[in-house]
Amino acid sequence: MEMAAKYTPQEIESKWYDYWIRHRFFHSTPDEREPYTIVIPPPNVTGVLHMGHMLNETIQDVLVRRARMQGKNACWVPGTDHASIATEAKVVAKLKAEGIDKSQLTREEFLQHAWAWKEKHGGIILNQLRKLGASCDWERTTFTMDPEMSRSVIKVFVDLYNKGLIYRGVRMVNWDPAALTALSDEEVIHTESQGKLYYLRYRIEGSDDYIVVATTRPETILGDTALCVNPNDPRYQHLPQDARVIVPLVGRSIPVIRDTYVDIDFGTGALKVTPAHDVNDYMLGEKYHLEVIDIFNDNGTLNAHGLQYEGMDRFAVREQIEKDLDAAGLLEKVEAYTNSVGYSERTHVPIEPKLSMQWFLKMDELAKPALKAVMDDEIRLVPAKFKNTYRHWMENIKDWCISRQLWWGQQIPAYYLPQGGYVVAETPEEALKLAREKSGDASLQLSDLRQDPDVLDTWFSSWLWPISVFDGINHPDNEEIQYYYPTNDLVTGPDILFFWVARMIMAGYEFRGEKPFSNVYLTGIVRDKLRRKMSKSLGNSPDPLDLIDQYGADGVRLAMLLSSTAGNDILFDDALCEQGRNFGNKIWNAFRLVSSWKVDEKAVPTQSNNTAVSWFACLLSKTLRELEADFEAYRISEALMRVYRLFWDEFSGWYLEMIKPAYGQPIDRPTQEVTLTFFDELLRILHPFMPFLTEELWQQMAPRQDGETIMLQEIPTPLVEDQQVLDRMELLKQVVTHLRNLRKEHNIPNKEALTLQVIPDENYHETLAPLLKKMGGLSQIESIQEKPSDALSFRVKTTEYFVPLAAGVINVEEELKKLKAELEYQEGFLASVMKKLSNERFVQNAPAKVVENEQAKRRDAEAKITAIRERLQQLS
RNA sequence: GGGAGUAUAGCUCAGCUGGUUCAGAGCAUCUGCCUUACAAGCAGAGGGUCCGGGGUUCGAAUCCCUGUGCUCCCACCA
Repeated sequence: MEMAAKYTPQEIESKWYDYWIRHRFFHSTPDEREPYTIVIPPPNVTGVLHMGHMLNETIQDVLVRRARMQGKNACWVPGTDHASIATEAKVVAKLKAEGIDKSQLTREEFLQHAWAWKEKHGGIILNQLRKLGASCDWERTTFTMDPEMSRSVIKVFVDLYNKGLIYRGVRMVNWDPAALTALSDEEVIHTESQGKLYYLRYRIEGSDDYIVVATTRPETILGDTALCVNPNDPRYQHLPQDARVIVPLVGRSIPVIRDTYVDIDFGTGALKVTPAHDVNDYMLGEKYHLEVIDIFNDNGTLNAHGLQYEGMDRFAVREQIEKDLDAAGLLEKVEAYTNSVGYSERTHVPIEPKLSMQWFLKMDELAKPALKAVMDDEIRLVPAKFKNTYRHWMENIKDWCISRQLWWGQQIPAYYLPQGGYVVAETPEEALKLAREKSGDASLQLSDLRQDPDVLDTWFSSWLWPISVFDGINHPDNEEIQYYYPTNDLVTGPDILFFWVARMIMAGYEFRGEKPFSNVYLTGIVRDKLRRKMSKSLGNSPDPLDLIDQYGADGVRLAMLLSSTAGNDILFDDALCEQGRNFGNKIWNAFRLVSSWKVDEKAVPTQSNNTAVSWFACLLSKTLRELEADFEAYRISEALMRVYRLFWDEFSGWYLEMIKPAYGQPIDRPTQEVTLTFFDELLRILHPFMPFLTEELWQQMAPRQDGETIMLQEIPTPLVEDQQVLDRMELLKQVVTHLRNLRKEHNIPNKEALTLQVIPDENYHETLAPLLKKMGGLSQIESIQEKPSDALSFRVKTTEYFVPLAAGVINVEEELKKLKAELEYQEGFLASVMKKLSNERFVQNAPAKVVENEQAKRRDAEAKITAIRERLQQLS
């Protein structure tokens, strides 16, 4: 069958993916082999694939496929995350568009809508992953709200509660007025923003004097319950101890309190205290038993405490109150001011500090083993620079607010008793039992109990992921968890190092007494080539599926891997996809060449073919060894580049040219066979990077049975390696390059065979002569002793080569010029070597090997200089 | 405000324990080629104050100090 000159990935990719699925090659069950496990960072169930996923999943697939080919029982568990806030927000928005308000629905009705949405949009992202070639065990696909998963979450909650690690309390939390829920500290993103600093006048009671207070949030004066100054501030010494001031516009009288918390140098040194709306003020309020006046509704509008502003949004009030204060003469001045404002990670609205009843998880004890594991490299972070960040966070960890005022998620298993108090249990039945015991009321019914309406933070389910996907919480001794846990590698972005990675580590030690994974590969962020983050609003994020259509999955995979070292951002450019596609085409055409040769069964390999074969065998071995080191260190893009160069430059550029028979001529059987072996090994090395093309060509190479696949072939291992063979070939390549140069400079066509003369020395190897003859387009190679006069010359290492040409072709002037330049360079080089060697301290202190090297350099340089000088003399 | 990282070719990055793998790779650029696998290609070439300044050392891209630029993380200064 004739192969097309251009490789078209679109024609084969889906075919092979279906083939792999049909034969269940991705499926894993425990057996006697060594396991290799990766759990996917579960994407949002309703999300769509973006470039960041492409990068992560490509890296995971490379690791998994390589492990599989190393004979390990590779298991890559896919799944999705219920992403409570994000998904609930989407469902609410969708319902709103349909004219349904969430508040009109019961919890059950709302959840029905949410599940319907999940059924419709969930899994799209997983299907997209298939296009990329991801070799996930789809039979294990898991969703964080699957019944068994939810059971695990509830079980863990009850367990932690019974251990006394979970508590309930009124705290100042980060309130998201759009999502109407509390957030954990990690879900708040602080951003510098331009604001104003307002100087407000608080009249001192019984006086006409004012105390001026600087604030960024004038609307919160409605909740002021004190004014605070530093007791050491000279400006306020004159005030009586029981001084009181009048809140502007509000008219409320509040006490002046004194606390060193106040920074004398900031603003006017006077601080208004609003315990309900600022974390620090809250602490002051506790300390001085101040009244707490909450002026906001949950959605950020003002409540009845907001007086005439009731019902208005907090930002509208800020504008209005500025005008009103000014009109009342209570606004001294307004300055521009830059401060840090917290925004919700999900809804992007400014966070409102708010007092509310929430559930918390104590973290300090959980953090200890998790910190130690990373510091001791029991869990390795790649790149290691993240260890610092990790340590800093773990050492300053705060309790985790785990409750969310949402419906989409696992409902907190706390049940309130009619007479007050609550019980925590895995099931309503158990809760009832506990409630009866607790209340001493045996007539209590399930309907008397009211379950806490809140759900758990999404991360409270995903922190169990490496355990729960193998059902290791519900059935801690089951075969799967015993076999697959701890998993091997985790690949994810550093942005969720704390959200997720750190918490999984804590959960691992808490619930399994063991780490959840051994290595964490942290990818960079995918940016555009101008270093801008890819985002929908900028429109600079290409649709991965379009790219796959255009360049093929293999091409896009290569694009993601080229120049993306761990932890470094990847600057994505379509040109990278082109490079990936071109490489596919290169492999395709190399295969076309190799498979087109006719074989002469009787022919014996030429010396030149033997030379080429033994050289490439060495080079392949050497590369394999280097690849092992690359993978060991997770230098994946480096590994790819190494294979890329091996295939393109060494195999296609040199080796195939070396053994390529003249047009229409056959090749000998042994050379053809070993070349196919090389090709086969190259395909296997390439397979983890470009699964589709390699499968296609591997299938074409030889007749294969249904059910055979390159996926399950072994990764080749390094065998022979002879540095001398490699070194000698490098010298030969240099000679060939010189010849090519010489042809180009003198316009000598490639077809015109040249004679090469050589003055042999220890750097010239007669055995390579036949190959040199072929590669240089030479008619003959003569060994000579005397330098010819009518020839061009060049030197490789210490050996001098000549190409005799007709007198007219050689431009003596040009030749002299080049020789002089070469001489100058060599003399400069020698001078630098001599400088070192004449330094006694260098000779004394440097290791013998280094000194020897310098002496060898000197000998080579001197030999070259002598040869050039002689040549110069001869020509002039 | 605290902490960390980073600076090498036009671009993106390697460069591990200081010394022949020390100045590299890929891409881009330039020059020739439609040479029978591949123009998505082949052959060849150019391109660097290893951020500035000091220091340690026989020897520094590499180690130390300092300045500058950039990036990230953490943090309740109104």
